Amino acid sequence: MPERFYEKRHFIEDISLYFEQMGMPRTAGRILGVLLICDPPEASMIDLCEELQASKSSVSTNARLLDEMDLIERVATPLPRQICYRFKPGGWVTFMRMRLRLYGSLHHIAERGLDLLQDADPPLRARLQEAHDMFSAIEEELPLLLKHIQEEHGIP
Amino acid sequence: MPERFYEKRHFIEDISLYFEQMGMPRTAGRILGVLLICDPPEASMIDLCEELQASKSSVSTNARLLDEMDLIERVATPLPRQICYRFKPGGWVTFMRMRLRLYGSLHHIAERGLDLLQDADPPLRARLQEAHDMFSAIEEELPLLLKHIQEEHGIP
DNA sequence: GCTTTCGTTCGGTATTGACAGAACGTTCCG
DNA sequence: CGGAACGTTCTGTCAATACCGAACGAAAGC
Repeated sequence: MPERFYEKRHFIEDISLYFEQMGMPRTAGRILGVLLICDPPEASMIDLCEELQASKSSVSTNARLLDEMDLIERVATPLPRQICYRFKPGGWVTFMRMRLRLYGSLHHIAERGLDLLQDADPPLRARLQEAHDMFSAIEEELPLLLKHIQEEHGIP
Repeated sequence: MPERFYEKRHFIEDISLYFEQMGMPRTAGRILGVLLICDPPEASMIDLCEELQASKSSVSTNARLLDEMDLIERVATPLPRQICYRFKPGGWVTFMRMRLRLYGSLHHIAERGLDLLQDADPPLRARLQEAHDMFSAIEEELPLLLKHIQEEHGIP
């Protein structure tokens, strides 16, 4: 049993809970948790199954989910017939971009709401105008912020 | 039946779906949707029950949730024994601040992960260093952005 | 070429949580 | 005071979904 075993499990569980808050399955969060602290940085599906005490099917499904989200990626492995995953460099930027698109959609919804209230008094429209201004500002500024961070740290 | 009936229902459903993505109950999102486009801008619980065809209990519970999140607020009403809600000015800023706290928590989790890898090589730490840098930057910059937007639009 | 070992997909199961109905407490009116 | 209207809370029910086991398909070694 590796040292710091319990601490690592706590970390994995923290990541899992966080991504559960973000609407993802627990197991997906746990896989990501492992791939964030494992040494070496890549892990096979069998490794993940053992580490998480989860079934093949669950690991397979959730790993594919993370792969499609571009948070992890498959890497070459000398082992035959085995698939290895690792955390994908730049994954956090990708993650934030995804969240960003969600906020952007609220921007559009607000616009549609303003259309519905186009004949109404400005005070009535203020509720949605506030949303529109806020989320278009975020939609505009946050990509710049992300790009800035990205360049500052040499993330691909 | 009021004009633009279907359009309003679509708007309400869009808001509902959006906040479902954010991890909130459907009914809470629908209440918020109504309070974003209703005229007058306040609605009693009975109004909401009728508009949404939902039970008193559901409306009561979810309105309280939105109230605790500071997205809506109770307002005075001439009607006896009735409670009126309206969208709370500045609610969107509050909303974004809440989301921000969530990202902040990831920043702290990343720090704990780095502690676990303190003896590891820098390449191994890069995964978490990227998260740490990204989310502390966001945690630092986004409040400024929010404050900027807030002042620019005179939101309380 | 047969067996073995992985990964994927499908169907069933258990758990979670959102909603409605019922009972309760409160406030206002007759 | 008694009754009615409104909001809250509690409990049961239903639906959604995350997980597992099993069957299937593919690829490598004997």
